[in-house]
Amino acid sequence: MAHWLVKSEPDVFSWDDQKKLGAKGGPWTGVRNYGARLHLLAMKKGDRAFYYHSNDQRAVVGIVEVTKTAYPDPTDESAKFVCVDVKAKEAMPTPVTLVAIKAEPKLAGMVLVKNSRLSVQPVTDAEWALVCAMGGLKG
DNA sequence: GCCAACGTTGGC
DNA sequence: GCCAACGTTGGC
Repeated sequence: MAHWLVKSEPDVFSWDDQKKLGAKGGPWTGVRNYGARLHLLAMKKGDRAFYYHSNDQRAVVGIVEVTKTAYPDPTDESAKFVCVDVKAKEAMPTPVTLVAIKAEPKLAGMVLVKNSRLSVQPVTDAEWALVCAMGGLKG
C-alpha cells in the first residue's frame, strides 16, 4: 500500500470539514498541477494519506483513506484534471508540525520539506511510520 | 505582508 | 521547442 500527503488550506477545507463528511467521505477536488495529478492517478483504493494544513497551522493533523480512485474533477471546466474520493480515517493525537518535521534529520528528504508547494505528494514507508510515531499513532 | 520558489503560459 | 514573463503558493 502506498502512502501520500495531501494539503489543504484550513480556511477553504479543513480537517474538521473532512470529518463532517463521515464514513462516506467525499471528493478531493481542486488540484490544478500536473505533478500532483500524476500522484492522484497513482492512488489506489485503501491507500492512506496524511492530511496537512498549510498556512496558519502547518501541521499534519490527520489521516485519510482513498475510497475511490481518480476520475475527472467535476470542478475543472477544462476537463484536464482529476480527483479522488477520500474519507477521514483518524486524527493525529498530536499534530505533527512542519517545524517538528524539519527538526527531524530522518525527514529531511520528505517532499513536504523539499517542495512544499506540491499539493499531493508521495510519502515513503519510513517517513510514514516516523510521522505516525511523532503524532502519537502506532502507524 | 513580503518574498522566494516553482509551474504555467505564450511569444518567438 | 525554448525561454522569458507572469501568477500563485506558502513559509516566514
